[in-house]
Amino acid sequence: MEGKVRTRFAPSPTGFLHIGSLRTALYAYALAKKNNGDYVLRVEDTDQKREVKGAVEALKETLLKFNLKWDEYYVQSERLEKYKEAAEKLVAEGHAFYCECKAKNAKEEGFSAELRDPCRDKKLTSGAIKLKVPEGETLAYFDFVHKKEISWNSETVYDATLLKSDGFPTYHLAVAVDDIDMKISHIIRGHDWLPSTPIHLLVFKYLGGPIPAIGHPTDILSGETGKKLSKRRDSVFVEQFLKDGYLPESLINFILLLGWAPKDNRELFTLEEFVGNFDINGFQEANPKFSIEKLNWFNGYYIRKKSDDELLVLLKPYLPENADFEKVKQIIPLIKDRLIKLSDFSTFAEFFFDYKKPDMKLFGENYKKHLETAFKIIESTEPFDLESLNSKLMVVVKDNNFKTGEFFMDLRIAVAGSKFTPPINESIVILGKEETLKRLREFV
RNA sequence: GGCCCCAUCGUCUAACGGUUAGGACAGCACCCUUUCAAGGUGUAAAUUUGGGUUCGAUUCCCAGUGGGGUCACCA
Repeated sequence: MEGKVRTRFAPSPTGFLHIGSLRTALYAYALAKKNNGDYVLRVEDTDQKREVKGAVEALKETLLKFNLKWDEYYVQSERLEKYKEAAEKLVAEGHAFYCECKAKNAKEEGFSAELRDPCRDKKLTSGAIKLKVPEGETLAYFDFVHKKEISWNSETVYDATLLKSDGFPTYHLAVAVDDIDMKISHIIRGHDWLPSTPIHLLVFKYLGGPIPAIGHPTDILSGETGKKLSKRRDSVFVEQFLKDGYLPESLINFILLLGWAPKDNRELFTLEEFVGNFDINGFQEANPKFSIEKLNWFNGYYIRKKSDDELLVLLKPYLPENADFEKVKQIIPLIKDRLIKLSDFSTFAEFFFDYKKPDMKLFGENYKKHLETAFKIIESTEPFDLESLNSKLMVVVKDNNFKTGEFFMDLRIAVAGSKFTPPINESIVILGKEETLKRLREFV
């Protein structure tokens, strides 16, 4: 009874990849790969009006950044004949009918679908094709996310459109035709699809195809509003997170845990480890809230795990224009532990490239003495390396009875312009004697 | 409103009907430390309510309450 596991990710090319879609793709990928099966990418471009040019390429590109490589690839608009054929077959067999009513749209004021379409018994021979929902049937399936049977009385299911008058199928038809044709074994799709499942159950049945196992992972809720993530209010686009300096491995690790957990409650996963540990029984049934805190932690964690050389490459888009790579290379070890996002580079390292004179109020009361002393020492330090700078500065702090913390804080503020910086002596060595003295001269 | 789904710390979650209800993030405290981090140690923090079933319910059943989704010739 168990054939090959084949899953699919079926986005519609209406824009950039949504973070929730990434999660769905991840689950579909893991389910297939865990079972040595196939993962199919299917572009559902059956609504010409909503299609965005370039979206398909962008989607593929984003998916590949996460290493979610598909084994097969299909585009629905290239398969129109199949849908038409299927719809006509349903009409011929009495499971669907033509309808010539004016196309309706939910956005029209006060509109709500009629359960039983007035055209269903008119025996028309052209127009759109709609599903003839039977009376008195129980439509049920076992949901592998919820781990239980979910059912509807057919009286509550409306005569959904299957083939639009423009000859394109609706999702309801295309999904069944394709899943049968492509031998999909498991459907994993967003929870928002659950209410239309009875329609699909009927279409699958009438088409004579095997009904795949079906699972609806939870919706991801906004941490702010508690509602489903929305493009308007929340940041939802994967590319935006990437641009903001989140690493693909953090995004994946964070998102896979929103709605799924292993028995041992392990939390750190690479894509390969996730695939290896994937268990179809690990889905969570309650809607999780998206909270950026944990994502931030994952991102800091994965940044710290990068080698300095890897970070140099990753940081490129976030460096100042005049940045010299040799200098950045030296800076990286100093700020690595401090980065939450790659884009934080500037907040910690900007002073290396661009000096802003600090607010005088930041200094302690003895700053003048501190800075004069520091100036002399730095000027006379030779060779200008960390070791000699450390020891000479400490000697002078002792000799003058300065408070160590206060001395270095004033030095820090003068040189870096802030109270919060990477280790200051290390920074001074990278900055160089000349530049450091130039900055100190402002205060002595 | 109809239909459907759901309910453990603030958040993500673990717990064959028997645990001092565990972990992680965030919080707090301490340690480390010339700042901020990172790291270490510790701490506070949860089973929605009411009924059953059971020797025993976070766990099973029913109801309430609460939250979410969906009701297009969009996907």
